[in-house]
Amino acid sequence: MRMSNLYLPTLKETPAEAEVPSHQLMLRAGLMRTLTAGVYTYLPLGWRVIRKVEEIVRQAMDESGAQELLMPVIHTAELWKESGRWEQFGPQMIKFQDRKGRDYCLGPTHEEVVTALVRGEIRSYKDLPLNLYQIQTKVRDEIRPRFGVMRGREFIMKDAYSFDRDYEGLDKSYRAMYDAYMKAFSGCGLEVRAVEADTGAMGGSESHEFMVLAEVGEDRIAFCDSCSYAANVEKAVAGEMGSTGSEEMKELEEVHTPGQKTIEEVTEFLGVEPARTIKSLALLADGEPVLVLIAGDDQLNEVKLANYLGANELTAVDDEDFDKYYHSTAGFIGPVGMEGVRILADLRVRDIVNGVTGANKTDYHLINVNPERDFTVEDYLDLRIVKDGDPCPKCGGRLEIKSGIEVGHIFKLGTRYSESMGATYLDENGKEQLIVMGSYGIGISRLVAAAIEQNHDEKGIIWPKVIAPYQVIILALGEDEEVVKVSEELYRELAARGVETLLDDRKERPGVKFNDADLIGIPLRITIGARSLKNNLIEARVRRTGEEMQIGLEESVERIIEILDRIE
RNA sequence: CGGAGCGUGGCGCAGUUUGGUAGCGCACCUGUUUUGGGAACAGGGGGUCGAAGGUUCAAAUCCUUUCGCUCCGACCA
Repeated sequence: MRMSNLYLPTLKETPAEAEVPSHQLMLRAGLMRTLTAGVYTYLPLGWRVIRKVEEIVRQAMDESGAQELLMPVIHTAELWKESGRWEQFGPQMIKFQDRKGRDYCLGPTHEEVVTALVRGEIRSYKDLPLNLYQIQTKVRDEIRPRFGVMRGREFIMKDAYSFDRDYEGLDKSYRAMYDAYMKAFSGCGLEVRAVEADTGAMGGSESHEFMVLAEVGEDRIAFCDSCSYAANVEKAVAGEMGSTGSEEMKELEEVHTPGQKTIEEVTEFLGVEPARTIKSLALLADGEPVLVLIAGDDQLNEVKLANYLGANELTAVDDEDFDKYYHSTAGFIGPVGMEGVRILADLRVRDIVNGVTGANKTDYHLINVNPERDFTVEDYLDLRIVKDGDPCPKCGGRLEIKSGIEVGHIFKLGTRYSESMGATYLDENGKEQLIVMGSYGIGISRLVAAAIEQNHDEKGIIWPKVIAPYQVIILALGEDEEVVKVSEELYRELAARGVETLLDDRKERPGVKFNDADLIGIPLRITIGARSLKNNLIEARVRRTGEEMQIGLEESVERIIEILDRIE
């Protein structure tokens, strides 16, 4: 492609709306433009990258035996009501009506549509297993779109759905997808780690996320430093923490703690360590009041709590509900004597001896509180967020917390959709059985952003060769006739050899060309200028390493292909 | 949904406190000179100051409403 003809509006300055490197660079390097928050146009260069990624993913999917199709963006409300997700996914969906007043939504995901498709066609066990996938734009009305294409309201996703006769088959399909995903991500030149994950709104049992480690990641992941354990903190559990010791229980006592409300204030005031305090959180789970107890130095894992309660939504209690349900006083709430609400506690709370809690009385706390002796709870369960340094649940090693960008997610759905939507087949005995499903997603557009987060410097993007929009950029410096001639020839010869090449034939000064080449991140830059051409030489520079080479004119095409072969 | 900040030419910003009829840098157009890391000079085009309403002789500036964008939060009662 000749850059004199390319629609490539690069920006010298960073647009004010962009905060993270990938967002800034995608705008600056002319990969995309914003229409509105979380909605973007991909420009020619950006679209090429998207297509490269799609192609790598497509190949991995096809190799795994999955088949590509394309489903609609417009979904009917009936379909989503069948699965029960019209309400559940609710506000995340863009809903609308046609002229006749019929309800629709724009597809945020396609479990409903595939299930409806397949239930009409699959009759026999002989039709299974089956894996169908598509690469398509998804629409979700995110609460808060951010970081450019990283969390958009419209994004390109590869989604696949597997259909099996039984759970054994599902295990196989799931494993095949897991392997295909690892292949796809490394095929894109990305470092990705698979971690155990919560299943969230999709439902189902087992689930893994594929994470690109990056500072700006929205997810936090716990890794063991000595074994392979890795899990999203939403899901991660710590190993045995050990109890606080074998201290004797002392007599319950009320102490005056004027104005000391937070854990920090109370521990300082009373001179006790936070681990010995019991933090009491008043919450509404789908409107039902719950008191949750966790150790003072821990944080509540809402996902674990919501899963246990089967609740859709957890909200903090407002003043009115606080008075109505808890009969306590803000800042001094505690489980002792609490009645009429469910009380749940984290496992660590059970081990607290002579702890501290609010006394349900303004400006008073209780000390020497002992679980079971002084209060009882409905259940003790794991409700905390794991912390850096916690013991690994598998091997006892140390857990480390890092940020990651979720670029892929696979789920064992089971019969969640086949059951609610009636997708069945007949087995060998002529008996009707539910199809067992799995669902598998890759965020194509997000993956591009993640790749940039992982591969950039202060000058711009450094594309992994496999997803670079072009492999080589030829900078023709100046309007010297010989320079133009040599550049054109090299450009044609590289193209003839199948090398995707940009020719910077714009009437720009050298500095502009150098800077744009760095910004758009083409892996190999070839500079042709009158100066070195006098000696029959051109110059090559590897974007990632900065390595520079002089190349003899005669052997240039071969040398360039050679260099390309060995860079990443 | 709560809090904070911001909307002024394509981009980045100043001007708003104290009302007087819009400015800087980049980009763009023309010409001349330049040409190996974002050129110099000269000339030029482009803005209903997010929108609507109000106050005023006069509004980018004050008041009201509204829309949009960004960030933080929506566990620690």
